[in-house]
Amino acid sequence: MSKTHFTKISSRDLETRLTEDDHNALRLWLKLLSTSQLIENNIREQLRVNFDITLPRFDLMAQLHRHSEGLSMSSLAELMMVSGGNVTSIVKQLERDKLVSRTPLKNDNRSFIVKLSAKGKRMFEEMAPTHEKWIVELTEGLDDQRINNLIESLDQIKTHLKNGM
Amino acid sequence: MSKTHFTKISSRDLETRLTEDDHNALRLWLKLLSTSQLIENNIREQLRVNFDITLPRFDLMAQLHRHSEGLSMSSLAELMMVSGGNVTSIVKQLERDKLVSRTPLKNDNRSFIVKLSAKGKRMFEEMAPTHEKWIVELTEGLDDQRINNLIESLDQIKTHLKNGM
DNA sequence: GTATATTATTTTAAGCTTAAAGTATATATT
DNA sequence: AATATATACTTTAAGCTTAAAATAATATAC
Repeated sequence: MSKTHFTKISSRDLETRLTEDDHNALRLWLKLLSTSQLIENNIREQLRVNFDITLPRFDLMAQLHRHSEGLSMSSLAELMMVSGGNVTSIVKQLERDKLVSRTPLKNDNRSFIVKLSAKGKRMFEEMAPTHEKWIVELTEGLDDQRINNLIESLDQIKTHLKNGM
Repeated sequence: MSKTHFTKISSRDLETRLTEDDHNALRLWLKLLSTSQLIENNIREQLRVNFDITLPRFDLMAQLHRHSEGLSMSSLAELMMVSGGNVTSIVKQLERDKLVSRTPLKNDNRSFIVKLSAKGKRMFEEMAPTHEKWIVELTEGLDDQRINNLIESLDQIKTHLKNGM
């Protein structure tokens, strides 16, 4: 077997591998996107049918519940990974419905602290257990190790994306 | 050691396990959602900056490219996992820009076949390799086995969601 | 064959979302 | 202190998205 032959084979293998990886990366992305869209649509409908609330409003309330000390508009935007203007409009509606409060910051007159109101907290805590039950049902049939593996892999992607790229 | 003692321990373990699983399911969902949002935002911006096109329009064109025989409005909605009305409005814009064509179906006057125009095909094929490169870069640092494992786990979730739930 | 139900799509109204421009306040520079 | 720069937020215009109602054509039941 000639050196050239080896090189040729090796080169062809490399090419094959490359397209396979490309294909896998695309497949992974499409699967990732479709899975989360499927879940999102599912949860959105459940929230609408059972609690007559939209997903974005629920998500914003969830962030505030997780951070009981309150959050600024910009922190909310960052945590929810949406634009600032988007947060403005959702908070506006929740405020109208007396579910959140907006308190001007002492040291900085540009900033607000948004918090769940008593009513908002009560309402969220009424929805949360049911919401969590829906989420738990999603992963029925996946064993613990697989779930942790999934979380770890997703984390690697996120880390890779945030540094570099 | 009494039987009661065993029962108590076992019960406590079960409880612990249950809340851990719940917690893991929630963690998984939040990670899944944030990862795909991160990628989506990334791709959206790249498409805007490099090709001056929106993500929904690109996605619709991608579906049509993958199905060169053309697709009905309802198939498009199903594949893209969005509402019918949404497809109507995006196709309307792409049609205005002469990127897709809408042909009434012979046997059924309610239905259309949407196809990429020559211009649309040309434009999509100009963008596709770059788009694919972005996607491949996302998974840099994940080995092949991990990627396949990820795809498999996501598939399990999707299957579980589509049957049952 | 007429009435009824189903299917494919569009329209509407409301709400979500973004990028970019605008406003106001705070911080840094000189 | 005056000026410039940065930060926090809001507004705007355009586009995306949904659920529900409307329209129109086809299929089914009788």
